[in-house]
Amino acid sequence: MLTSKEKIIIAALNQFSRKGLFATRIQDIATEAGISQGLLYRYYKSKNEIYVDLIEDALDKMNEAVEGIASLNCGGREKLLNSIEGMYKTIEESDRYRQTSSLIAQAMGSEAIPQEAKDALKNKRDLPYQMFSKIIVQGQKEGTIIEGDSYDLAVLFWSTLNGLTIFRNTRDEKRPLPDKRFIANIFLKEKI
Amino acid sequence: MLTSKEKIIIAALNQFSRKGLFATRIQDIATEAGISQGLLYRYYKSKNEIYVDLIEDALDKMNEAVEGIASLNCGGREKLLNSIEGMYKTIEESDRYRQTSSLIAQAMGSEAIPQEAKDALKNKRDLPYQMFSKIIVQGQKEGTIIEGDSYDLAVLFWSTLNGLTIFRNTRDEKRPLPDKRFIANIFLKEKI
DNA sequence: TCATAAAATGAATGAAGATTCATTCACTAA
DNA sequence: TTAGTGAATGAATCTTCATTCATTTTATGA
Repeated sequence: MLTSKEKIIIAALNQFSRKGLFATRIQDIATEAGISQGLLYRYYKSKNEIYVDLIEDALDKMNEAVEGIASLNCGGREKLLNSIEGMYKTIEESDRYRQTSSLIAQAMGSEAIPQEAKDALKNKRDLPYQMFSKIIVQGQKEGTIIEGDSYDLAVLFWSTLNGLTIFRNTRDEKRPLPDKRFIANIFLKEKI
Repeated sequence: MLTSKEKIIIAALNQFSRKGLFATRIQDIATEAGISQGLLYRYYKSKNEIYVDLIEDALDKMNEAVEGIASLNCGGREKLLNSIEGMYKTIEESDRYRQTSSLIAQAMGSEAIPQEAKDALKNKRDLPYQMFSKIIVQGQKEGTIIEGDSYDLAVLFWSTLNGLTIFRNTRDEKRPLPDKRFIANIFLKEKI
């Protein structure tokens, strides 16, 4: 049995991910959570506070996932392939990631979100680029990944995955994503 | 000298692109346009109506741009290279495109926008995929573009550009985008 | 110049929705 | 059984807008 606070978090993540901070009503969250409006205020000072909590959490989850991949004890090439594999599975199968990534995408595109949410974004959004940049440098040293500015390549890598995530998130018909090898071959010296 | 209606459109596009439909106040638009709140209602029935107009317009503009490229009288390879070239210039230099693409991205990510805006999105968002799919088929026939499902490749192409657009739009420091050749080489048989 | 219409203003209205709080409910332990 | 405590409710309050409209200003043309 979920606690009231857990119910609130689950419902709020779903509502915010679908409608954003400003179109989501406290009543929407309460109704989905199956509790009264008033109870929500025992656990959170305001709607904004729930939102900021969720944003911070979403960014942390995303960064943990990326760090998990990068800290594998293997070659840069394998880390890259593993990242693509893992991200594809996540994008295609995880409803939680759909919510998380929609939440972050919406937040990044709005200047009206609370300052705390902006701060969290500013502090945490760049970690994936840094991690993938390191992986690419490793692969370049090992001769398995193409030459080029590693941060540029990381930007291309993560932006491509984000672009595909958004494509996937915004369609009802769940067409499979393009073959992963297309993405791998952007970066690998020896194509697969 | 701009007409009042033009001032409203310019101000609304800017406000909506930065804050979205629900966090933008009529007063914000009026103030930026340098007119009174009341005047706005001489030209539009409601805030939603302005928004829907802008969304339809943004989608049309984007589709016209894509069609312009695809109807060039040249090979598929050249069309593809030309598209990348054109999109890069647009992404990096056009403030109008920043607004337009932010507006569309926000709209795509929200279930709370007006039904008319949803309809416009549903009807118009797929044209780029179709156009690029055709270009890819042409290039495949000509032997200049790699094999593979053309729609899949179009999804990858347009998603990648969208991902880079969002990256660019959400940073203040305007780092140049990754070398265009990385993107071209995803699709070209003979690499550049 | 003056009459008329169009453009523009901004205060008033009303609705929606966030937050508060007095009250009730459910459980625990003495 | 009952006093005490935290959980939960939902009606009432208070604020923030979108929208309206009576009034004023500006432009037009006879």
